[in-house]
Amino acid sequence: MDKVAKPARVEAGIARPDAPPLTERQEARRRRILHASAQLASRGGFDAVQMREVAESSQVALGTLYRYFPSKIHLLVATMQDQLEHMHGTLRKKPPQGEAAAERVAETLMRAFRALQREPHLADAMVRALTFADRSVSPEVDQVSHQTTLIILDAMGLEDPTPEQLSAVRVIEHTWHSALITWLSGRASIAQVKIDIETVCRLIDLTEPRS
Amino acid sequence: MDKVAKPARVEAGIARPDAPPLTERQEARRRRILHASAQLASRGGFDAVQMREVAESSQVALGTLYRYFPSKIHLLVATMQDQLEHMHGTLRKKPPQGEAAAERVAETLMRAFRALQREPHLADAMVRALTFADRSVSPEVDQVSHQTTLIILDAMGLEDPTPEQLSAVRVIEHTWHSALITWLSGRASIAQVKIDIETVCRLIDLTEPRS
DNA sequence: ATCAAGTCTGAAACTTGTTCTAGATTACCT
DNA sequence: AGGTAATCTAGAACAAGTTTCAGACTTGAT
Repeated sequence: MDKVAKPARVEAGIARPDAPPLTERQEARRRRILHASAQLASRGGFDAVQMREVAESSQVALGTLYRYFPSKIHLLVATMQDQLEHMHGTLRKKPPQGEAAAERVAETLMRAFRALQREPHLADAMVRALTFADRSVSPEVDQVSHQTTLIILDAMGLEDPTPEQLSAVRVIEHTWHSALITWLSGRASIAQVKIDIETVCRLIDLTEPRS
Repeated sequence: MDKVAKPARVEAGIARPDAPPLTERQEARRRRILHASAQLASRGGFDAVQMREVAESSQVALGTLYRYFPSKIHLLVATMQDQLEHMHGTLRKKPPQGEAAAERVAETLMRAFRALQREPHLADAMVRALTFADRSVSPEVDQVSHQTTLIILDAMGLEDPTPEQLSAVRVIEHTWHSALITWLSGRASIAQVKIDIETVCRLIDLTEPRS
């Protein structure tokens, strides 16, 4: 009789390997919360993600919401982790075509950028949370950063990068985040972001002396 | 009798060339507010800059504070403008020594970085405000960005940069801001920031084919 | 089946950014 | 000097993030 014998603990996603395991219902709650968060964010961006509303939309008491995500920032960063995993999966399916590594990275980031453009409010909420996060959110932000690194390394097609290459990747990430912010706050055009990404990707060439 | 004949209008600093001119007392209020803001920020960072406290410290009613700076973010961005002007002046006095432009820019930014390290809480408040700013603060944020550009161009020693060089400068600024954030939130060491800055500055070499 | 520990709920309270209001004060014009 | 519009003040009120708490429900173990 395998009905509900033991309340079937479910492993959380790759992103939270350490946390105490959650029951099915808890996992379901967590999903509902993240879904509500993304939904509200898609509508009106950072400001539209109001904790009371998230709680209501996901059928959870406010106190419970705070037990799962200790602050609005934590919630939005977790939402970003969620979306990033999804995007990494999508990107993997159609690897970029360029010849040079720099081209492929730029192409990948522009593809990600276009995906964000489709939900600019959601992008706003996630990126603002990410850069506003203080030390208490560092582990989660690091996860996001790590995931981004993986995406870029994937695009470069590298097995084990040199320290120099990792530095270049770090700088690319810096540029990526900051360029997103300038776009989201209306201080840079899409074309400008494209130029910035292409410019920074030239750093990759410097790490491959081509000889 | 030149006591208070006409309430002597004073031109606002370089940073606000358009705004309606302020009287002496208004200029003094503005100064007191910015001073209080910087002071509180130096103590406890972003969170310690509480609007009621700023108002009290600067002997101004809350409503007046909001008339001068329409939000906490506006206030902190203005504080940053203020500090940046100061820093630009300081940096100008001792121009960097490096041979190559890339070296000089890296040296300048590291000098600025060391200045920020002396008041990490203040840096935290200003940088967090800068990246959290939404569209309503765009003009002010652009001012800050422009001022930063000037500092970098100064270090490069350029009169009229090429579009390529401007792109490199943009990317350097992106990296600068983002690297600051990772440092402020404890996710990167000072050494790491140094590496990132030096890495991105190599982009400058790409714009000077040295021939 | 039952108990102890942990979790969830609903509601109120607290904090800090922001807005609003009525009455004083100040600045500018003639 | 006098009048009027703009500005400033004190304080209340509002909004949204966060905390707290008593009581109901689940979970895991016996």
